[in-house]
Amino acid sequence: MQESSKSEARERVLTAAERLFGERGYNAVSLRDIAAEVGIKHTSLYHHVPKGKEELYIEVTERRMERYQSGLQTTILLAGSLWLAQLHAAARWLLAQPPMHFGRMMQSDMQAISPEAAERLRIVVYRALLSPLESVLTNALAEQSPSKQRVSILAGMFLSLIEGISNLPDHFIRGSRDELLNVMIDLFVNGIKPQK
Amino acid sequence: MQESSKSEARERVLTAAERLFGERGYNAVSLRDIAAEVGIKHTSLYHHVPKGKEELYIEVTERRMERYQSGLQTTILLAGSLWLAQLHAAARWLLAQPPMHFGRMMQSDMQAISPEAAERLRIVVYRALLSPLESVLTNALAEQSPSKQRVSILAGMFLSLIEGISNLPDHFIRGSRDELLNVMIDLFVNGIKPQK
DNA sequence: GTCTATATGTTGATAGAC
DNA sequence: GTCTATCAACATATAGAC
Repeated sequence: MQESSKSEARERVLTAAERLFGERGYNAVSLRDIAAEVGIKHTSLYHHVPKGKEELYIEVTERRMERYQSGLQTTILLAGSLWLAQLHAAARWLLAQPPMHFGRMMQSDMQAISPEAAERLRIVVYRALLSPLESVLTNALAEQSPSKQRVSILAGMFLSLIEGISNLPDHFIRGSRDELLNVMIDLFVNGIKPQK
Repeated sequence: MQESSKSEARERVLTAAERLFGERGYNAVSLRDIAAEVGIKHTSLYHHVPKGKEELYIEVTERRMERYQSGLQTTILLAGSLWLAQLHAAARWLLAQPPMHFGRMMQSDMQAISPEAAERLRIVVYRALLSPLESVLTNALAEQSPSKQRVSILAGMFLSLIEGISNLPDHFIRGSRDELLNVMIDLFVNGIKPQK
C-alpha cells in the first residue's frame, strides 16, 4: 500500500479540477485557478496531466458522471419498490448534489473542447443520467408497455425539470426548493391540472 | 429620414453581436469576432459602444428579450381563445426561434459579467419569457383559481421542458422535434401516464 | 513532483490619424 | 466611422534545473 500508483498528489489535482470545472464551467476556470487551489504552480499540472487542460476536463467529467450514475442507481435501489417513491428519491438526490449545470455543459463547455471529445462526452453524460431514470420509468409505465424511445424522452424531460429548478434565480423561489420538488413531481406524474 | 439618429452602422454591429452572443455565449465571442462579421476592425466597435464588451452584451440581450416577449404575446394572441391551442402555439414558436440557451445564459454568461448587470438581466430574461406564459396558464387553471406563485412555477417548468428539447444531442432525436413537442405538451397537460 | 524561465497566442482596451 | 499602432493582462504550453 505504500506505493499508490495513482499518486495522491494527482488525486488532489483531479478533485480540485472537478469542483472548479463543475461550478464555473470550462472557460471560466484557468489552469492557474486549479493549481492555486491545490497550492502549486500551474505548470506543475502538466506532470499529472501531460496533455493539458482539455484532457483534465475530460477525465474529471467522466469521473463525475460515473459518480452520478452510481449515486442515482443506489438511491433508486434504496427507495423501495414503488416507482413514485423511486422518482421522489431520485429527484431529491439530484437536487442535493452540487448543481449539474446541464445546459451550460451542453451549450458552453462542449463547445470549448474538441468536437470529437465533445461528442463522446455528450453521450457519457446522457447515459449516466438517463439510464437510471429510464429503469424507474419503465416500471412506472409498465401497464402501457411503452417504447424504449418514449421512456428515454420522458427521462430527459424529468432531468430538464430538475435542471430548471437549479436555474431559477432566487427571487422566484419564495418557498424552499423542496416545495418546488413536490410541485415538479406532481406535474410530471399528473400534469397541469390537479393541485395535489 | 436622411438622418437616422441611431445610425445604421451601429445597427449592423448590434445585429451581429446579438446573433453571435446568442449562439455561442458571452465568453466564446470576442470583439474581434463581432467586428469581423460586420467587416470592420474590432477597435471601431468602441465608437458605437464606448464602454466595451459588457455594455454591448447587455444592450443586445435586452433587445433580444423584448423581442421574445412581444413575439410570444403575439403568437398567443393569434392562437385563439383555447388555452391548449395557445400552449401549443407558444411552444411551437419558441422551438422555431434560435435556441434560447437558457441554462448557458444563467450559469455561464451571467457569471462572466458584473454581478449588478447580471442580477438586472436575470430579472429581464425571466419576466420576458414567463409573463406571456403565465397569462396562458392562468386561463388553463381558471377553474382552480391558482395562486400567482404556482402559475409562475409552472410557466418556468414549461420553459425548462422547451429548453430540454434544445439541449438533447442529436442521437436522442430519432423523430422530429415536432414529435417531441407533442410528447412534451402531453406530459405537461396530462402527466406521465396517458400515451394519448 | 514541483519549481523557474520562457515562448506564443489571444483578449479587451486606449490614443490619435484620416 | 473606421483605421493603425500599441498596450497590459492573461491564457495554454514547453524545457530543463532541483
